Amino acid sequence: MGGGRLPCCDKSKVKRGPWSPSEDIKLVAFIQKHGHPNWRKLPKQAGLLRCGKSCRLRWINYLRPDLKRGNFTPQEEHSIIRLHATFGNKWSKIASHLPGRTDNEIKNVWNTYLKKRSLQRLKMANINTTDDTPNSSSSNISNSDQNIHNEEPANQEISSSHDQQLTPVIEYPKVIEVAAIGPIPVDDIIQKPLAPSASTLSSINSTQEYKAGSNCYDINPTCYNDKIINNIDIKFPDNLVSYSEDELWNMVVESPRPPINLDHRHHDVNYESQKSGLEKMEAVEYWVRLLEDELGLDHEKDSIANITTGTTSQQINQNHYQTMSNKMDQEETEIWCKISDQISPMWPTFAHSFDLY
DNA sequence: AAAATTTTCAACCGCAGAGAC
DNA sequence: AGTCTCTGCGGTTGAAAATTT
Repeated sequence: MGGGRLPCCDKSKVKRGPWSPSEDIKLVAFIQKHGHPNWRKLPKQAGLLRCGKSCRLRWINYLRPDLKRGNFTPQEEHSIIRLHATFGNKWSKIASHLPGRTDNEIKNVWNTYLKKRSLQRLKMANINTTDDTPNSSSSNISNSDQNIHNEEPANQEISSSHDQQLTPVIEYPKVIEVAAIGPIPVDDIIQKPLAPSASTLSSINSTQEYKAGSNCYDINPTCYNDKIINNIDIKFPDNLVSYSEDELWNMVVESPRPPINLDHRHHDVNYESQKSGLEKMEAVEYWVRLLEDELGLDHEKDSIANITTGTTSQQINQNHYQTMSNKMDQEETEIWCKISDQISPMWPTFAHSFDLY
């Protein structure tokens, strides 16, 4: 092909940089309704001034409903270190073993601090074994890699079963209620030890999963924190493209329902808030808070909460949120201490990575 | 308190492979 | 078989946030 590679889009005519909430909503709404049979055509069809690649990336790395959010757990970090030793920089391969995590996210975590930690650990292991093995450091690394490789399937099972045994069972609501935009029926929530890979789920095939005639996109099944959540249906108005930024934002703000992407902590706090019988008004604020977190709009917390509820109960809710958050941190730490105690003897090379928490 | 430095991570870029024609 | 288009992947960038000086 002469003349070099054709650009994927006219860069002078597309918007670049961070995505706005309204762009996110437009993209999610479009994909729910039509799927994404063709990324290149999608921006125009969805009314977005974005490159198709940019849309795809935004969906896969941020907007997919099956994404886990928040910090990586010690177990996940453990897995990344082991998987990286096995696969190298095959981020999508590694991501396929970590449900709800994206290759980009894993790559970032690795490059920011797991790489350093892994190297430190290998160094320590090298120092500790110098007396036993007169080999060079490279041979030590190879040995540990070999161990990791051999242990791979066994460890996978061990960690999964421990996870099942030690993670508190959370009763998720059958239907995630609330919403101005529409209901979110959660038809089925099934525990599954090894969920489908994130990368697999990222490639939603529209012909398979777009429910013809149902006017909504069926993400099925959606894996979430070792749970499978089927049939999350969110209905947006048909003429979404014609809505202004403010209208779209108000549409969401006025809706007292959980955001599209819920991490396990959000689920748990939401559940707790129901259990403790928080008043609906507080629930509204709670939902707004979650959505703000989701869209990174912390700075608007006060104004939006007040607009939405017209009250000052935000402080109460803030305290509740903080309490629940602390509770979850504490519970999570306890769980991982238990797991650490049981797993450490099996992974001598990396056993002490839990110490860093 | 301000400036400098480091860290984080969302987004971009270009290449390679698969599949359609 | 060759060409072209599209998607997915891994490396890289750079703005924002966090930390240090």
